[in-house]
Order: sequence, then structure tokens, then C-alpha cells
Amino acid sequence: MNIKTLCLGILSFGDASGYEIKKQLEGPFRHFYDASFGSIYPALGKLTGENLVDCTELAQQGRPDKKVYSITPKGRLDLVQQLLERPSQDRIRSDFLVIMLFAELLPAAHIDELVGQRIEDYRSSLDELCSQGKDDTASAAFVHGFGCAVYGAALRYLEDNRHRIVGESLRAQAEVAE
Amino acid sequence: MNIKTLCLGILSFGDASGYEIKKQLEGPFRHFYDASFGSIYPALGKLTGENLVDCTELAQQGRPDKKVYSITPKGRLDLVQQLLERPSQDRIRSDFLVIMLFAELLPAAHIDELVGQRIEDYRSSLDELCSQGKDDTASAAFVHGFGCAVYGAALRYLEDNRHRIVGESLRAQAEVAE
DNA sequence: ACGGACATGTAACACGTTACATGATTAA
DNA sequence: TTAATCATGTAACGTGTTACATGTCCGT
Repeated sequence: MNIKTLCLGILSFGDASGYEIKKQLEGPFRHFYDASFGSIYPALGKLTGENLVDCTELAQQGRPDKKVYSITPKGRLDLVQQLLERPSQDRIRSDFLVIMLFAELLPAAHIDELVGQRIEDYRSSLDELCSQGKDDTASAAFVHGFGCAVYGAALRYLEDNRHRIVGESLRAQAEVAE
Repeated sequence: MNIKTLCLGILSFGDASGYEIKKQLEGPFRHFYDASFGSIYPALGKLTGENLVDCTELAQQGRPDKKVYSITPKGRLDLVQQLLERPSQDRIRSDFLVIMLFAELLPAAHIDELVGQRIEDYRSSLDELCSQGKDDTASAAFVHGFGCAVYGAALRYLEDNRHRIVGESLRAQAEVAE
């Protein structure tokens, strides 16, 4: 999923400026994808060049003109085409899991702290996702629910298995000390 | 987590060639990270240049010399340093979820098929992960278990909520047709 | 007085993938 | 004979991040 398609999709919900798109990407769905200004602005420029979006400049006092983008009919067609393509496999990107794989090389106390932090992270992400229950659309609710299900499972797993990895790590280090 | 650190970590388990590292990355943990030859070979070259690994060339008949890499003491230190750094946030990368967010733009039958495929994907990933229960180390078992927990949750969510998104999509399209 | 929100944009950089280049061996 | 496995490596390309550049308004 590239930024261009993402911007096009967001614009299919309504007109927005680059800045506003970024704000939307900082909402609850930031857990699934995000983008920086450095990618959004060039993406909007390219989309405009391809006539997939229109740009209206609004003069503002003391600020750069606000550029409001609207998706064009051609843009809607293109979006649908992009969305019909086979999605790539879902994947978990986790530095944490890589570190865990090499846990035996690290102090047990450090591992314990890491797991504790990750538990906190998942708990707060989950709280945030679950707390704002009502969604604009059924689609958003579906994606939302998916996030809650997965984060909840990760959280429960970490809580239930924390002792295992830390215990094992301590034991391995006791052996080395002998 | 960059490829250099990943290669160093794998070499901490035992000597290997670039080709063998790639094979290991195609094992059960490919769900959490992977790498192509185009990144592994340059990474090993850089690691050798920094004296973090040693390279022994084995002459072979009718093939390029096999280069077997060993982690050096300096490499082990460096690996631990890397692993002690704060891991970035875990994240789900899912084109599928993005498509679902825009489900109302697509034919209900297509959405249903997509969800069906994703269910199959998760089911086979889960089968694969769970079937090979025994792990070399407690760390590997922990990571393994995490994967099972998360994939299981995703699978159950999709199975339980498939009707919601497809039903909603059909209803929305019925409205448009009116 | 200071930081944060608003507002856009570019350039350098990092990091990785894909395709290309080469070529023997072995199993179906 | 065809494809897969073994084995390494480079170059082009894609894609996105970070840092830089600029400047006002508003709340504390």
C-alpha cells in the first residue's frame, strides 16, 4: 500500500489539505499505517499531475496558502483499481520479537523490563482503540475491531508468558555463572 | 531492526553462509522478518569490513566458493549493544485492512472473497506455526507462541465478523442501486 | 518568552527489493 | 528437458524518513 493510494482513499472521504491528511493519519488508525509530510506532499503533487485530484488554493493571512485537494472522478476510478489489486501478506514488524529471539544474550532484568514496557504499550494502544467505540462507518468499525482483537491477544500472551522468558533467561545466566 | 543486526544474530547461533542465512530466514520466523539476497550479501560484506564477522572461503566444484561466516568476539559485543537499544513500536502492516477501510467502494462479492482468502492465509500460517511445536530454545518458543496467539486472534476475528463487513457492503450497494 | 499548532515544501539519506549476471548439479 | 537447489554478487530502482528551510498565530 503506497502513500499515493492512501491519500487518494482519504480524499474519497472528503476534501483535505496535506496537513489535514497527516492529522487524520495520526488518529486511531495510525497503528496500521502512517506517513510523514515528506511523503504526503510529494504524493499529492504527483496525484495532481495525473489529474487524480484537484487542488484549490486558499489564501490565508500569515501562513502559506492552504491547498485543499479534492478527488476527481478519474481519481475515484483509479482508487478502485488500486484497491482491487491483490493485497500483499499481512505482517507483524516487531523489533521486540527479534530481541526476544536473542534474549539469552541479554541480562534477565533487561528482558523483564522490555516485556513490561511492551505490555504497557499494548495496554495503552488497546485502551485507546477500545475507548472510542463508535465509528463513522461499518468498515472503520471492522478495522478497528481487528486491531482490538490482535492487540488484545498480544497483550494477554505477554502477560501470561512473561515469567517463562524471564525465568529461562535467569536460569541460562545462572548456568554461565557456575 | 536492520539486516546487519539480523545476520549477526543468526551467526551468533552458529556459522553460516549468506545462502544458509537466507534459508534460515525462510523458516517459521519469516512471518516476523525476512531479507533478500540483495540485502544479505552486502550486509555480510560490511560486517566483514568492520571485523564483526570472519569469512572463510571453501572451494567447491562447479560452484562459487562457499563463504562461511563466523561471528567474532567484537561482533558479539556489537550485537549485544544493538539488542540493548530501544526497540521501535510493533506494528501490523496490512494492505488488507486498508482495503477493508474502503470496502464500501468495492463489490460485496469481492470483499467476501478477500476476507475468505485472508482467513485461509491466517489458517495455514497458524497450522504451520503450531504444527512444529518444539523449538530449539525457550526464546524461540516464546516468539513462536506470540505468533500463534496473534494469528489465532486475527483468524477468529475474521471468521466471527466476516458477515458484518460483507452484509454492510451489500446493504450499502443496495442503497446506491435504489 | 516559549512552545505548539498551523502550513508547505525540498534535499539528503537510509534501507531494502527486483532484476540481472553466471553456472554446475540433480531429481522428476 | 525442465525446474529446483546450490551459490554469490551488483546495479537500478522504489519508497519512505529525517532534517532542513520558513514564518505566523495563539495560549500560558
